[in-house]
Amino acid sequence: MSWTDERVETLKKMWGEGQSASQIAKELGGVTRNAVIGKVHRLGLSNRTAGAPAADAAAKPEPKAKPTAPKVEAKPKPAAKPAPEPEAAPAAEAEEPAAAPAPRPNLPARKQIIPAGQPLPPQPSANEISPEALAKVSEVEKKAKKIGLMDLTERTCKWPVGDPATDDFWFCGLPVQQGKPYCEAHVGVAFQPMSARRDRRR
DNA sequence: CCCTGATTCGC
DNA sequence: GCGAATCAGG
Repeated sequence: MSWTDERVETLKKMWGEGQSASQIAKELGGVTRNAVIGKVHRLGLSNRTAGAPAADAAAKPEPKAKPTAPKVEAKPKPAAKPAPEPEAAPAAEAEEPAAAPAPRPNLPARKQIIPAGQPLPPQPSANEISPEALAKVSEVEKKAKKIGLMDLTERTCKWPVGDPATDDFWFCGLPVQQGKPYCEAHVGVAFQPMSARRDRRR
C-alpha cells in the first residue's frame, strides 16, 4: 500500500482527532502503526501547534538541542493590536443522571474543539445489539483462542463460550480491549447502554 | 504484558 | 519516501 492522497488525508484527519497511530493503521489497513507514525513525522504534524505552523525562522544557536521541551506556552502577542480573541465557548455539559454507561473510550487529551454546527459523525446511533456485532461475535469465536479458566489473565477476553457442564466450554481468550474484560467484539455485545433487552418470558 | 509515540537507518 | 526495528515511556 502506498500513501495515496486519500490515505494521507484520512491519516491527517484521524491524527488531528487524537486517534492513536495503531488505530489509524487499523483503519487504513495495509500499514503498521510504525508506518503511520513515520508518515506523521514526515508530514511534520507530530505535534499539534494549534493551527499556527510556528515560526521557525530563528537559527539554531545551540548545536545541542536536547529534547527537553521548554514547555512554554506560545502566546502570540500582536504588539500593536491585540485583537480580543473570542474565547471558545465552554459548551455546557449536559449532566445525564441516567445510568447509561455509554462507553466513550478515548477522548483525545488534545484540544479538540468541535465547531458548533458540526454534526458529530461518529455517533453510533442509539445502540441495540446490532446484527453486525452479533455476527462479529460468532466470527470471532472461530478465531478465539479457546482458553480454559486457568489461562485467563488480565488481558484475555473472559467471554465464556459453550456449556460449562460439557467439555465444549472455553473462554474467548483474545486480547482484551484495554480496560475492559472482553475483546473488542465481545465488548460490543456486553456493554449495551440499556434498553434493547426486553425480558422475554420463558 | 499491554499500550503509546519517537527515532534510526537500510532500503 | 518508506517503514521495521528499536528506543523510551505509561
